[in-house]
Amino acid sequence: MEMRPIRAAAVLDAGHPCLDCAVRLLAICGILSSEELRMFKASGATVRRAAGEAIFFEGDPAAHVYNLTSGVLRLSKLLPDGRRQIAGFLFPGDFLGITMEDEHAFTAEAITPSTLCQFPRARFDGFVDTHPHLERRLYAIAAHELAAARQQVVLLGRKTAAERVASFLLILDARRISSCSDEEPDGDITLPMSRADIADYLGLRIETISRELSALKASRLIRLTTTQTIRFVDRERLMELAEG
Amino acid sequence: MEMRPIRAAAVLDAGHPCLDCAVRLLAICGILSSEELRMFKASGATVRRAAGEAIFFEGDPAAHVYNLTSGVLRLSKLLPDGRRQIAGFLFPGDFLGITMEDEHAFTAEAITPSTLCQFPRARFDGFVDTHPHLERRLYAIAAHELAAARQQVVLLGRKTAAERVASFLLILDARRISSCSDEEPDGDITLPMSRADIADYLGLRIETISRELSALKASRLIRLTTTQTIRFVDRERLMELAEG
DNA sequence: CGACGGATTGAAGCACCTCAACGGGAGTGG
DNA sequence: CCACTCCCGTTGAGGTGCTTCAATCCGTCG
Repeated sequence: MEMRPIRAAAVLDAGHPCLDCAVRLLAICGILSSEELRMFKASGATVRRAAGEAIFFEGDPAAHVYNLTSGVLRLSKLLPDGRRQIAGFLFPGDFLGITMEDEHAFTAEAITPSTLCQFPRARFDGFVDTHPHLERRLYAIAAHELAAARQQVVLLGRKTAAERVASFLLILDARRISSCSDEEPDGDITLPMSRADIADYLGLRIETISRELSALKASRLIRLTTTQTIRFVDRERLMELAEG
Repeated sequence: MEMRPIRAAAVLDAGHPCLDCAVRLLAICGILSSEELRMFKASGATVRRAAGEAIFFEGDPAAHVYNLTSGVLRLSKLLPDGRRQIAGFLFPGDFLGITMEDEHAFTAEAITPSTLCQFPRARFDGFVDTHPHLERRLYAIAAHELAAARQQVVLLGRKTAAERVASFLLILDARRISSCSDEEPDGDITLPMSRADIADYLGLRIETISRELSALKASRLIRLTTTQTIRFVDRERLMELAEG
């Protein structure tokens, strides 16, 4: 969440699909020269998932790493009795598969139809070994995700329902800007996920999300264009609310 | 939290204080040869803090990185109205200072009298640049902390008070084993932090911590030797409770 | 011994949850 | 093209888990 894009200068070249990749400069590949990119791509594959389909489940062996090129994913975990917590959403350009364990701790599922670049973990690690600047980039990504996870810890541990929803909208808005979506001309933000997903991300129930959104609307902080589209009316007050 | 120690073979040598460091094999230095260690140490300093003193505050420029050699720290954040959330506890061997930002996002304070190795960030980064295996180690540390933070997200988002307290005791116990404390002969675990710290870590109130500990004691899952010392009576059931 | 701060226990309150009914947009079939 | 249905979202009423407020206990230190 909220990870700022890390842009990197890269020598552009023609004749290779990765060079035209819309998210290349955001993604981990952005740091590679076109020569390196060619070698990198050689070990990768493209996978597609329809909305609702999983990329992997918690407990699955962590055999691959991925880079999301289009679509939105959720990272979730189930408790034995069915309670679900979403640890984060992934947007185009995001890297998927940071772990030191043999098994994935979270399930990754597509919220919208999605496309990913898939790399076998072993081969990816080997490539990283021979390209130290990739290692550094990976560290930077992990550090950003850690900061985002800790921010979510503060949200879940100490914020009220209203504060959580306000924070969520602002986080989503920050991601929208960095995720280079060329739609939404004048400041409308799209919620690609359902109320259930938002609830499981914020540690609340669906009904509470609905009520808090209605309350924000009633106090003229936001407007609900459609159920999935929101416009900020008073961003200042929204930020005040979000910080407690 | 809960980060497993990453042990690394290292050539031991005499005549350098770092080589005798009790936490060396746990810490980031464990990966260095004695030759590298000498260069590394040259840029570091030793700092001590009494219980309650801060190493840095949120918002301070992130000028240094640290390695904790003795004591226990807490990482916390305050909301404007005084609500506090603790994002994690640090034990001997832990690395402190993972961030890509210019400012610290959390306050670091000593819970017990503590000793740290301090390195200027710029010089540390330079040293890492010339030692790729250190970069890899840093990535591993960040990945472990990310896993721990996400586990805390699940705890805060979806677990009940009883489940949170049970989880906390098990996490603390896992850390005790890895943090090479030679005390506690027969399975007693020490709580170095106050009830207030536990509460702010688990997103609960002091009174709730107290009540849940009493309840665990009443159901014969634990025994409270002293306020700060706990013994597991039925670890199996405690683990079942912790997972929901 | 007396005082102080942290911990425990009790009683009442509130934020969010649970249960339930209703509404509306999208897809389907007549 | 409309009626039907299904699913998701919204709204309302009542319940509950944790909090809040308050009193007491207890270990430590002067």
